[in-house]
Amino acid sequence: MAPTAAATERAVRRVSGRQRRTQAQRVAETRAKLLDATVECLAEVGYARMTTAEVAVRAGMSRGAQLYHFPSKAELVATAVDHLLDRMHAQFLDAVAKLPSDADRAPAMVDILWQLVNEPTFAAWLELMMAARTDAELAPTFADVETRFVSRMAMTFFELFPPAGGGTPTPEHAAAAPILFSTLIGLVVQRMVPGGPDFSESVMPVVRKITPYFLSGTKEDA
Amino acid sequence: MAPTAAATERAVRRVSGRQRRTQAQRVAETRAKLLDATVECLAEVGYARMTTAEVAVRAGMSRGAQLYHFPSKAELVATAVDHLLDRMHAQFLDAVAKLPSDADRAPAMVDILWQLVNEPTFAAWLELMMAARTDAELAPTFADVETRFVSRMAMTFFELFPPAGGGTPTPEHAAAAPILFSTLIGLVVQRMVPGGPDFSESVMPVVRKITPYFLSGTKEDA
DNA sequence: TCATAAACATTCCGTCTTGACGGAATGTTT
DNA sequence: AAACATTCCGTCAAGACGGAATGTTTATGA
Repeated sequence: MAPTAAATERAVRRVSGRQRRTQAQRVAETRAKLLDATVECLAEVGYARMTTAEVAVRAGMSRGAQLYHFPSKAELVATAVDHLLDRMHAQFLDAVAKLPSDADRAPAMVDILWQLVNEPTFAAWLELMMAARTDAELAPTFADVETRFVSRMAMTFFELFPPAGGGTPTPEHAAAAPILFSTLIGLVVQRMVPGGPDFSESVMPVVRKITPYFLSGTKEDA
Repeated sequence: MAPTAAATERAVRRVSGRQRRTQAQRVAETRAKLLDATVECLAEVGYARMTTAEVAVRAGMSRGAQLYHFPSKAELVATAVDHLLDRMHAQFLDAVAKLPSDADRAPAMVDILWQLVNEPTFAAWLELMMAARTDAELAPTFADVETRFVSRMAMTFFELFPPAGGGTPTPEHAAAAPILFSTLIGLVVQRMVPGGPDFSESVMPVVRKITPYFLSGTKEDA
């Protein structure tokens, strides 16, 4: 009876038009589903309450499949960090590609970054960051990925907003990107808790206004 | 034998010069020890790994005493939020009291805040913030305390750096404190993970330099 | 087509955490 | 000093989580 059931199953599959997937495809899909579910879980319930079982359920997979690809929670989370980098960088590049090339691109860049840090993906990023802070095993992985991410961002910034004079950037210009980043991150961190204070309405216009003076390379004060 | 032992105990106490503590004192000391241990635990091992047992050990108390004062982990954590506010505000006021009254106080204020967010206390604060983000029970408590904290800070700022003209602060001046806060918080968040990138060396001088123009109330750009 | 390995599923156990309980010790009031 | 209230302590059970062992299905190559 068992082999008959299996044959039936196969026939049903064939009739339903489901394609035969290659091994690499199966693996890639499964891992992607698990990693997406991990990110979703981190963003929604936070790192503390994130359980591997919950991730498996959200991914629509069995716990066994999960444990096959990621033998431990540590490996799952470590891989999720890389996955997060890819997602955030892709979002960033997509948005940058639509930047207006002529006029003041600086305020537009501010809005791009502001939107980026307001995505749930960034909440998951913060969850992992706080986890890595006290997790000796996760810290090196996270630090490495973070370093790669910011260097990519810095490169994009340098191409889009080169220093004015030529080869000698002012300290203000060099610090522009990190300052902008820090401000937006700090702003979104402060309004992270629902019901808490929110300064973005009053702060963001000012940030949009003063950022061009940093990025244009001219000294706006002395 | 039991009463004898008790009497001996009392005698030892008297000889050892230990003062008789009133009930209120006992309670206050015990609760303070537990809350301090909670903050210490949050800062060191993070919220995810913080256990009530660990807190009790660090406080030098038994689990029973802990559960007497804080029947659940939720209550312990909720009370710790209040405790954190008191500690941070006290640290802030202490530092502000030593501010130079004559010269440029703005850079000094920047350093005070920078030192404040680099304390372990602030790490505990961030841990609770991330926890409150996804904890429906903790969120209102945290949001309330956070609102109180920032309003106190804003008041202090307004007294120390009143708007120039008189009663009409510019948008830049109104946003100065939140922007400064956000930047420092974002900066410290980014370098939270050991081994990660650290922009503070290049960013902080610039922040120190430009902050006075915000706080002085003069418009530094057209 | 069949053998083999990769991919996936099911079940179970050891460990850890929470918080509930009874009882002991201490402080306070009469 | 005696009765009462408060504070503190050790033990225990229930539940959740991670991950190991084992069984089943799917793909690939000869």
